[in-house]
Amino acid sequence: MRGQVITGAASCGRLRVDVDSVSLQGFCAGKCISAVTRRAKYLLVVFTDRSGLILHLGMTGSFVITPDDGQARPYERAYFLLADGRRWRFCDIRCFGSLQLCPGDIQSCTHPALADLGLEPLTGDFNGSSLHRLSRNSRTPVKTWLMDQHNVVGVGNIYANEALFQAGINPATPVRRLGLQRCRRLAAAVKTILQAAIAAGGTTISDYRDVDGSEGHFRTALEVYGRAGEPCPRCGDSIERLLQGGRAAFFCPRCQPRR
DNA sequence: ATATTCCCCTGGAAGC
DNA sequence: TGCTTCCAGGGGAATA
Repeated sequence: MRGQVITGAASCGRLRVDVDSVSLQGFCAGKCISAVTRRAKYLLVVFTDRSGLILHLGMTGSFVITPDDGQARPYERAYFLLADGRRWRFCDIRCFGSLQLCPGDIQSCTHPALADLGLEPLTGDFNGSSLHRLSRNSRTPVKTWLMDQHNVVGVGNIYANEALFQAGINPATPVRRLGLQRCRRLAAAVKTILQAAIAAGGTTISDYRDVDGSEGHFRTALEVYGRAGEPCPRCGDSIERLLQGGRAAFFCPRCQPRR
């Protein structure tokens, strides 16, 4: 998309956070894309004037780029027309995705959607000691804390479960009860899991596809997520499932004991 | 401030 | 077969 000029845009207004078509068209038309980058789970489309679009795919969002036939695809919630005749479609079955305009310098991350985000997990800033330092005052269950994007970004339900299993930590443990040793194990596990998942092209459960339409095959490497009642790959005990804040936690009670 | 609960929305799978 | 219930990669607002 780099170098493309946007010639038109529209939105049907159904995304969780959305922009009306008039504003979207007025903001985008004539602008040239200088880069497509990322902060946390947000995709950033950077224009040459340093403004940009802040996009989030939610649970079921996807981008599909095809020649423009003037027709909306199923579940197409917004689209952008490119000067080369292609149509960049923002499709999203569940409408949990978001679309926001950033008139100022998008890379400064001062936009409210980006201002309070936590550490990037694959940088050196995120490590055992920073995890330990940032979590001292919180009684929140460690899995909930890990998934809160104000602390660490990018760790969703699948990878939080897998990292906690790899680190041998029970998801219900109050995060401030983790000592430096366990924080180191957890930070290392988060990095390992994310890197392996990225290398595998992501985790396709049902909807997720790479930008070229291919599935990610990390699902076969999942050790606890979605495996309630199945034997733990390490010790053979039955994997349990519990709800934390409406999200399912999967863990092995023997390999991840409460302490 | 912090911790649960609920809600946004659609579709697929499982239960009856 | 058909209807109902539960569940899902996220995130934020409304309650305790």
